[in-house]
Amino acid sequence: MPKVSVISDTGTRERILDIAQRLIQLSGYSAISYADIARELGVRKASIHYHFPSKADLGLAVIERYEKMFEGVMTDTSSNRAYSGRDMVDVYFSPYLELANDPDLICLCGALAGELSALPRAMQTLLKRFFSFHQKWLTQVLTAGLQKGEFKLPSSPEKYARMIIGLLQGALLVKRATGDGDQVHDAVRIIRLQLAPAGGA
Amino acid sequence: MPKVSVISDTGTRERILDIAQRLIQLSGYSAISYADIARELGVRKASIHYHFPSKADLGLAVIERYEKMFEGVMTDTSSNRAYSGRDMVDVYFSPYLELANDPDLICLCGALAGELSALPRAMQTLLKRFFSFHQKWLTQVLTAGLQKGEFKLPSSPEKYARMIIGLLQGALLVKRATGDGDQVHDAVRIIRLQLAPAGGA
DNA sequence: GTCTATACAAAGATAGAC
DNA sequence: GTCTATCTTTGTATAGAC
Repeated sequence: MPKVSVISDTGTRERILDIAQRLIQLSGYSAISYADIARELGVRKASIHYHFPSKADLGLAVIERYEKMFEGVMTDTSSNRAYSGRDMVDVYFSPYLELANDPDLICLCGALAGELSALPRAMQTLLKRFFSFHQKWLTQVLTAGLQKGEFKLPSSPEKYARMIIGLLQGALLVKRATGDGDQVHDAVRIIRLQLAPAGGA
Repeated sequence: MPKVSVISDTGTRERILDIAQRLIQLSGYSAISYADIARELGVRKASIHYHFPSKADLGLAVIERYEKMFEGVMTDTSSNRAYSGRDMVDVYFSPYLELANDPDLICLCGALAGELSALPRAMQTLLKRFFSFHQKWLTQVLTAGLQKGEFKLPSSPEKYARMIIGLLQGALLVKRATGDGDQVHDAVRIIRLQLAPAGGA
C-alpha cells in the first residue's frame, strides 16, 4: 500500500539541490563545499556523495533543474493564446522581481556566469544554453508583439531581447552589492516604458 | 646614481596584482590560489605571501588599485570643462567596451559581486564603494547634461545612472557566457540613443 | 541511504636559509 | 626578496559497516 503523507518530505536529493542552489546564488560554485551542504542538511558529507558522486555532478544537476523550471514556465506562457505580448514579458520579469526581494540572492546563472572559466565544461555548456534559450524566447515574444503593433523597440528584437537579459542579470548583481532594493524594479519599469511609450505605438 | 631602464620592469608586487586581477576577472576570487599566481609569475608560493601575507590582503589590494584607476579617470573627466555630457558618458563607456573586446574578461567588480558573500568583509565594503562612486558620478554627469538640455531621460538621473551600471555589468557577464561579442556595444548604442533620441531634446 | 573512517591532494600560511 | 621545507586545515572522494 502506498504511503500517504501530508508532509511533503521532498526527498534528500531534492533538498540537497535546494541547499546547493541557494548557496551558489549566495557565494558561487567555487566557494561552496560538500561540508557546507552537509552541515545545513544535517547529514554527513559522504551522504551527499551518495546522491552526487562528484561536485561536477551536483553543479550540473542544480543548473539542469533551474533551467527546466524557467523553460517550463516560458514555454507554457508563450503558447498561451490568452496572453498579450505585454503579459508575456511580465511573466518573464516575475522571477527576477522575486529574486530582487531577497537582498542576498542573485540569479543562479548570473552567479555562475561570474566564475565561468572555473566551472566544469558541462556546466559551461548548460549555462550558455540557459542564456541562449532566454534570448530566443524573448526575441520571439518581442517579434510577435511588434507585428501586432503592441511594442515599439529602439533596436531589433534580437538585440533588445539580449539587452533585457543583460539588464536583469546586471541589476540583480548590483542591487546585492549596493543593497539597493529598488534597482531591479526600476529596471523593469524602464523596459516597460520603452516597450510601450506614453506617445503610443 | 639612479638607474634608467627602457624596460619598465614594473616590480613583482605590481605583476602579482596584474596576474591576480586577470585571474579573478576570468574565474572569480574563490577559484584562484597562490599556486595559480606563482605558476604564472614563475616564482614560489612563499614569494607571493611575502608581498601579500594573506589572500584577503591580496584581494583587497586588487580591488583598491582597480578602483583608483577608474576613479582617477572619472574625476579627471568630470572636472574637464572642455567635455560635453555626451563626451563624459562616452569616456565612462570606454573601459567596458575594451573589456568587451576580450571574449573571456568581465569587470573585476562584476566578477566579485557574483560571489559577494564568499568575500572577506573588507572586500565587500570596497565593492560597495565602487558601485556607489560610479552611481554618484554618473548621476552628476546626467543631471548636468539634463539641465543643459543635452539629455533626455526616461527616469530620474539617479535611477538612470543605476540602470546604466547594471546594464554594462550584465552585458559583460552575458556576452562572456554566450560568446556574443556585440552585446556590450549594442547596449551602449541603446543607452546613447535613449539619452539623445532622434527626435531631438 | 546514511554512517565512520580514511585517503589524497590542494589551499593558505609560516620559519628560516640564502 | 626569493627559496626550501613544513605545518594545518579544508576539500573532494572512496571503502565498507550498519
